[in-house]
Amino acid sequence: MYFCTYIHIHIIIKKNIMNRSVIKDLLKSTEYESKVLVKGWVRTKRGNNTVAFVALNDGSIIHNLQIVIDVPSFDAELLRRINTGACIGVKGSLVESKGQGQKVEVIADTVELYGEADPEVYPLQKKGHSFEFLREIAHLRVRTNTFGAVFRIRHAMAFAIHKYFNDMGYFYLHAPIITASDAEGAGEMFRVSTLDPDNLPLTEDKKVDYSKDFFGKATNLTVSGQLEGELAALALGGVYTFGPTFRAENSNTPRHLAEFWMIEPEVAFNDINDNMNLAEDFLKYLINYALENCLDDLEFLNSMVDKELIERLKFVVNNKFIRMSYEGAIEILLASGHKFEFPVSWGLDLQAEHERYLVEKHFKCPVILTDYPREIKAFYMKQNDDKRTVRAMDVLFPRIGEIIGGSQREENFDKLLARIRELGMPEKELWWYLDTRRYGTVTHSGFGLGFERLLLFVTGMANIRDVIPFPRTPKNAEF
RNA sequence: UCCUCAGUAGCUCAGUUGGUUAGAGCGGCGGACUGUUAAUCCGUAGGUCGAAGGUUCAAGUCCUUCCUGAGGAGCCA
Repeated sequence: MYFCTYIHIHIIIKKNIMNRSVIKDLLKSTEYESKVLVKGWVRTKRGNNTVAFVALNDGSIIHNLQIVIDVPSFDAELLRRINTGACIGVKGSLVESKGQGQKVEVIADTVELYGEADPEVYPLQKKGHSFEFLREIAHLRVRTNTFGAVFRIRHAMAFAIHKYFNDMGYFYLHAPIITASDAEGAGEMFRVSTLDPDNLPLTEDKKVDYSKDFFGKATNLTVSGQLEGELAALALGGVYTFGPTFRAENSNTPRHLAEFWMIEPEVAFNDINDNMNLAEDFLKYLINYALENCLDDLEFLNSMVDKELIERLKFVVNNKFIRMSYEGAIEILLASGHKFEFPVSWGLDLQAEHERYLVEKHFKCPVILTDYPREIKAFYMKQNDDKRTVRAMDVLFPRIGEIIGGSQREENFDKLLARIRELGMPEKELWWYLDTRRYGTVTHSGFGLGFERLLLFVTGMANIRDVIPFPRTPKNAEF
């Protein structure tokens, strides 16, 4: 009874929200001669004194709807003001198109101009623009085909991430964004403070007195939700975080952002092999979801941005990832005879050129490397019996490099504490983390997936600043 | 942060060993055209050459510093 009422209300509300026909639906419709109302933004207008054609886009799909206007029966001044970028509403008849290039079109009865776009100053032209230029007008670039496609895909991937984990019975955990711990020691952090920078309270030895700050201690924006994810995994079983992450590194590359989104599953009872299985299944699910749900956008990107995109996505979905140890990778690199700029030897971290060689030249396939030397990996990783490696795993993708970094976690209290002391970390500040190993500890594993790096791969875009609506990078926080 | 390259019209770019009044395509504007597909054709306006110094009779062009952007490296997701 209650359920029926809800459905009824929901339908009424949806009707009110959708006080127009959506172009995505109209392009599939065969209800010819029916009257429709469409609203959207003009991409191009062309024609002559008799007939004009408006390509209308409402964001629901990459394709435009052709509006046919019988010029003599419309106000010339109104038509003059309908230019690229203008927002209009059109009432008319949906008909089979007389011209080539589209199945259906709308013969306009009336056209209402909601908002003009002065062609003298509107920055988007009918011609293509460079991505660098569009970055400078990020508030308008969503109106282009490419960025419309990218952000529809971004939405679909975010949705698919929640769907995957929800269907798996995992719980979405909101890790804090403000944190007092610098747990991973992963690079520079953004300070969060309400202290007046021009009048800082000082302690007796002339240092900033953070006890006077909002939280009574120094705080920062999070660089990872992993440690909190571990706490929850050891109660809820399987959890994942999906939220913004902040790194104040002065990184100027097409693969780094100061503010990015990260997905971090953390799963109790999973060892490193379960972890690899999860990572591979997860990535394949997401890519397959894009192929099944975003094909129009992918086809556009395939034709305009990256000719091998769809082929590459299908390849990843259909092939097993190569799994091997760090040691095995070193042996392959040493035996390759390839001349690398940086040295290869056991104990040194792999450089970008080494990872690229393995993925793009040697295996030509995604690769998962495990069991890295403990000295080059984080303190929380499960220590192997050989005393010199840890159960880390990096998933390496073509074009992207490291798309996932993760590990089985050290669940043994004594070993974890020894490692924390060995690295000179502030063990007192990690009391809560160590408590999970004091009480009811168990094998568990997890990893971090950079959302924008996933999007780089799925969209074929080359620069990470072009897969997030408003990128934050050194010297740039515009919009 | 380091290395390399770039910054000239609204956009994308050309501009010779320094030498008259800085060019093109696209876009805009005006016109032509009875169904166009980033329409086509004719015409037209539009520039503090990233900023500040310097060298020179003369600088878009050479030198210095700075700013911005891109690519590579490092850090990592």
